[in-house]
Amino acid sequence: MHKETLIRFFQNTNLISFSSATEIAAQFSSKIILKNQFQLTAGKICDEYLFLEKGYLRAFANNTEGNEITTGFYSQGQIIFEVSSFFNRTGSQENIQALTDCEGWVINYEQLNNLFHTLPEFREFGRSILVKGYSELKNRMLSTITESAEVRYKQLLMAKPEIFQYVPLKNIASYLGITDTSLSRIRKEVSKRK
Amino acid sequence: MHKETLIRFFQNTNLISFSSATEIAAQFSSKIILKNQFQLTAGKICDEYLFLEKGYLRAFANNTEGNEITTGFYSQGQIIFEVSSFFNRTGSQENIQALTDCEGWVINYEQLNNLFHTLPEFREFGRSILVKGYSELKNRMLSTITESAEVRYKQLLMAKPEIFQYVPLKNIASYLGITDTSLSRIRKEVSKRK
DNA sequence: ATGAATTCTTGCCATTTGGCAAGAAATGAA
DNA sequence: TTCATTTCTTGCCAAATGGCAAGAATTCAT
Repeated sequence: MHKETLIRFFQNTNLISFSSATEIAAQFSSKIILKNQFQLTAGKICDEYLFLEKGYLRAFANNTEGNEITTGFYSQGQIIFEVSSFFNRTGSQENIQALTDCEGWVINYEQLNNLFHTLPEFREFGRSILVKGYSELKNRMLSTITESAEVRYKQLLMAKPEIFQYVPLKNIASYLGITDTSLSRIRKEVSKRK
Repeated sequence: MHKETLIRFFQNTNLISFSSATEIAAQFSSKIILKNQFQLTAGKICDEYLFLEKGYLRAFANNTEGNEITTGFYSQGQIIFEVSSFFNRTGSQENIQALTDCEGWVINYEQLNNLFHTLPEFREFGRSILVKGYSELKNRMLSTITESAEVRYKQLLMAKPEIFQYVPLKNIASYLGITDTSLSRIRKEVSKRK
């Protein structure tokens, strides 16, 4: 495996020059996550800042009743890590598990900080990742308190149709904040009408 | 007005030494926001990174029907700015308005970046602010898709009792993702039972 | 102090979502 | 292929939340 995709990813942000992108990518190691394997386990400190080149991941937390609440779906081209755990060096609230076989590139906390320290361009990149994650979460929050479950379902279907292939509907239901029973009914309604 | 509170705030993060805190605080300017005044207007670029020393603020967006959806409440001791607008230099999605007369300290985008550039300690601080905001939003998201409106209401009442003095219930309702009618009924239920 | 505007509550009823359980369908392991 | 497990759907009914409108209570400007 070679790092061209990773290098191109950094360049495409328009924050990082080609030479810096190469230098940064040199610090990353190849990472394979087989289907159903955990990339991160709740309670552990997240120490991998992952660029996903191929595959799909799901993040989930366990609520008090022991049910899994899906908090995110991730696909190729994304940076994936548990923000709070990674930067605060505290136990993760959630798990991240592979929905399919995955390939990507990782760097650890120390390496990341070293790069941040030496390369201002990469600091900008790091910030942009945080800002992007924050904005997306904020949009999701607004949608959740504003829109009906049916609307949120349709939006998810538009935005990330691929995940429906890899994940049972109950995971999508918990991500949407409803039960699998309700999701089943919503799907019936939606398909009936179109 | 003097900057002691601001300097102490930086020091208390345990990320910044006293001399750096003084140096950083020197870049901030005093800011007064009178009750009902806007600290930020939707569509404008947020160019003030605000430390609030006194008072209360509310952030809200307008949905498609033109209703105000409250997205946040802020009080003294917090850093307040619209993350995406500030860092991406794009128009803000939301408004930030004073619920009471406010006093604080502000710095603009350029000054902030200069400080980030020259003071690694302050970069750490900046990152910690983003990470904290992200974590809190994530917790709120989880609570929203997981808990009933009544539970969320009680949690808000515990966490930020003061805001109830300054804000009409319909704003709290939209923050919780319910109508003012429902909130009124929930309050009735809760008060009846205790 | 007064009148206007806003906020809050309540009744009536509709819609959305949930809980539980049973059976059908799909998936996975051997 | 076969059996066990998991997932998905559906019926029945309950609970949560919404929509609308009217009136009461409160707040605000003058």
